[in-house]
Amino acid sequence: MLTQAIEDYLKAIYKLQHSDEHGGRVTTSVIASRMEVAAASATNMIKKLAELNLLIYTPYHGVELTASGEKIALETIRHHRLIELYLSQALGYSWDQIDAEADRLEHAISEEFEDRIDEALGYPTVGAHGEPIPTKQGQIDHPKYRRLSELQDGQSAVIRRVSDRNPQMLRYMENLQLRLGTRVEVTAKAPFNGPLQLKIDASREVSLGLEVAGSIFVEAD
Amino acid sequence: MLTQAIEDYLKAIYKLQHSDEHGGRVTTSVIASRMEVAAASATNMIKKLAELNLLIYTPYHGVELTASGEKIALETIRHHRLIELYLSQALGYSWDQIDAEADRLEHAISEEFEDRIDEALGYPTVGAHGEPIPTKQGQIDHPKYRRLSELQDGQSAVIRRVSDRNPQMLRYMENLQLRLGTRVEVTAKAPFNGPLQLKIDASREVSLGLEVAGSIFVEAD
DNA sequence: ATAAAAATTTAGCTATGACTAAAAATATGT
DNA sequence: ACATATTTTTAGTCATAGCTAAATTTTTAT
Repeated sequence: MLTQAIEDYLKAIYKLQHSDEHGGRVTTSVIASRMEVAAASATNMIKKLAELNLLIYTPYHGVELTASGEKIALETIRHHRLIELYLSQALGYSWDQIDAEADRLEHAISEEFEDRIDEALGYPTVGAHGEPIPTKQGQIDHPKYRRLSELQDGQSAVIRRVSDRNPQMLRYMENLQLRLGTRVEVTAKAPFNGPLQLKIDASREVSLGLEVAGSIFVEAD
Repeated sequence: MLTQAIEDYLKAIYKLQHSDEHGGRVTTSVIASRMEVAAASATNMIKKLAELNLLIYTPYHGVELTASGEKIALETIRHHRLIELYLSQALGYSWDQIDAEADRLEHAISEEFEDRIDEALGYPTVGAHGEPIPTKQGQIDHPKYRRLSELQDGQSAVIRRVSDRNPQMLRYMENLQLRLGTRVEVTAKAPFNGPLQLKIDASREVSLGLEVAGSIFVEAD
């Protein structure tokens, strides 16, 4: 059977493969760093996953998920995102709390549970932070949104996704009422990677650092 | 930290201590049988739990939970029963499905989750099968109900609790609409441990085997 | 009281998944 | 190109929690 650790690794590797940050090459150290384990531990697990035909392992050069590895990753991600959405919609959790809770629950729920919350949520296609939810059949599309930090002065856009990596940052965004669907307009950009001035919902103005702006993905007009 | 296995053993031992079936003496073999592990495995875990001061272990003679062992057991049981009730009330699960799901979820949820479903359920004191739900402070009372099988011919009573040990039996009870609060009357008792004749809700008549009747706890008039 | 049966513990093994330290391979800078 | 730095793998260890087989203790029956 699939252990929790296997699901966690496959999920992390899937996300790394589909992030633009590493040029598609998913190496041992990147995996180890994301999983917060020693590199040697990651090597061990990678060898086991290769043994199980869940990924292709080229020693010293990285890994690539096989079809069955990707299937499991997507099932795990689907669980995670459905649970996150349920926690926020049905139980009133805030943005910054749902990831940690879902990380534990995603391994504990049955297909029955998955189906029931899917139904209760009205068969959603987008998660609480705007991420696409894979279908039960493992289909997923990756809409390419721009980072708020890349917008030019004067551009207006709608928030479509936020990074869920940093709970503190999520709480900060929530405090600023930067939510999915919120309209934002860049009214000024400070030079030398300085903060940008943002008009939120055509009313409030805030100054936003580039790190936060880079964690917000928008659809520009 | 507390592993899932530790919580599971403590929960099982607590329940065994408070069941009338073993005369209060909770031995290795009883624990092993309940946990569905080999006796040697139970011995190992018992020694570890004793080491952690969660129970008092008299080799060859059995165990008794300490205050801290009981506290953990009751927290785990509280989680389990709140989750069971939530699954049946909020997500429409049937009686026979909730135990297995809760067995996994009870170890994965946070205090936050516990509090939120407790609130969503209106701070219930009784679980889905009629078991008392321990308070957050670890208080619990054990109302003594009689088994339906012990009722005399002609006696009437209300169902207050059912055993959750056997999912198939739970499904059978549910089919017969034997629910918490349902009024039943014993209209006949066959001799030689034969079945009893039952009038449900003052309308339908069914014949019920002693094994099932012994798994239903009632409050007689 | 004691022999046989049953229950329990001990000893030793397995798998999972982490770790550190050392060795090996790859990448980088001049 | 080659020495050095970095990355990765190997080797060996640990904790958890299960297992079987053998030894020991307790219980039961005569």
